[in-house]
Amino acid sequence: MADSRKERRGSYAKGVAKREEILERALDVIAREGYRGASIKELADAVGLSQAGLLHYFDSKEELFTAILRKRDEIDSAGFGLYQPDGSVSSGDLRAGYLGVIRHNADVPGLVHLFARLSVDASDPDHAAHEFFVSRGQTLREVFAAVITKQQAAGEVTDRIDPDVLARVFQAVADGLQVQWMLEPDVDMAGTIDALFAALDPRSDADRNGARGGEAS
Amino acid sequence: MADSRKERRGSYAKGVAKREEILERALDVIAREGYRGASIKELADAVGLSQAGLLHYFDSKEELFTAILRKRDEIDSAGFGLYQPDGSVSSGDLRAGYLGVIRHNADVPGLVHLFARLSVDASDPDHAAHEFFVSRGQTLREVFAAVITKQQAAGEVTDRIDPDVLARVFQAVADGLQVQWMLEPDVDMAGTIDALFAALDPRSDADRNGARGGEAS
DNA sequence: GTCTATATGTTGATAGAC
DNA sequence: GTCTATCAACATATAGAC
Repeated sequence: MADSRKERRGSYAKGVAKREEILERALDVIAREGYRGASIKELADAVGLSQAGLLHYFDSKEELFTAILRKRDEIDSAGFGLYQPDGSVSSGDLRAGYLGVIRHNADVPGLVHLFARLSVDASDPDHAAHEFFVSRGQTLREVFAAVITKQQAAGEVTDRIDPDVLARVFQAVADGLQVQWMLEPDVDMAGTIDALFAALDPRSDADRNGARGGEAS
Repeated sequence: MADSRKERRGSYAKGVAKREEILERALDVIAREGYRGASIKELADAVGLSQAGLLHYFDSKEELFTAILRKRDEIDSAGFGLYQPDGSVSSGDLRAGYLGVIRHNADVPGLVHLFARLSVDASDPDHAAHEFFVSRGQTLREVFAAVITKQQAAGEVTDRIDPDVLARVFQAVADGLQVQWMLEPDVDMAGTIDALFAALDPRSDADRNGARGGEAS
């Protein structure tokens, strides 16, 4: 959470503001133009800075790309109402919000690619993004598990599985579907997840409706 | 499936044999000692060849690592009875076999890492492993969907979801759990998947038993 | 068939001018 | 604060000796 800032005094505020501006611009560029290789130079060109100019704001390449993903989460959280540690997400909003994020992902292939790539690299405990991914996953699952627990009590989700485990499953499905989607863009990520939600809903035993997702290939 | 062979005559068989030997050795080394960066040189050292010597058997780095994963699948298929295109997998064997593979993965972290990394890189249609991953996924899902269809008819799996979609879900869960596991080795991949199997089993409504998986953090 | 040597390229990061 | 110039480190791939 705590950003690593180098400047101590003077143009402190300006530096932070510019940093944020860079992140937003980078986010936009990566989302639209995609992400391949992700060298600092490539990104620097895209945001209109030299490579050294860009590295003035970030200590290293890893830190830079981690900051970009952090920023992405920040924006998505605000837009879809997820990830809050206080668990202030209502049951109905979770499913809708989660599906909203997934659906949105299909519009930002470059970010999906960056996320997937970095999450693999970050398995190294020394990687700058390691902590980010670990704690991001924990928070995400906590929010999910809390809502699932409530939904199970209300009979909206099968209680045949532990909430923590199911939360982990949903995280895994989302991540795994992204890989499938990157390989075959016809894959319907949101539809597939929605179908899983439906399959785990004990109601709708008689009337079956949303049981179908996409079936590319 | 068709290997790209360079040599036409002469020591043809010998070359292929050596190639296989290299792959097996590489598989073993990566599985045990892990995989970081995965340069050709690193692998060459591990298998007791110079970098150039290793590249004598493979056209490029991408092709080499693709061949390694192909070999891994080959061995796993034989050992656990999966991936056969003819769908000769019995219902009971699928769940057991799949869990067997997942459980085995926890013993070969380097291979899991290589697989995850390459599957992301292979999203580029020009990547040498692109075709491999696409067709691997298709075959895997076909086998799964066929078995699920039978199980649904037998009332062993909920019919509240389309078999093709559920097959995709299982693939996604497995891939996604691998990422979680690489980040946090305490994650119980097999246990989580088994819990999902159980949650989707309409039987065991009264007696609930295997509904719990691992809950690391 | 395997090696050494090398061509060629790219990367992340730093030094220093402005 | 941003640039140009430069660095060392490493990668893949190839040429050619043995």
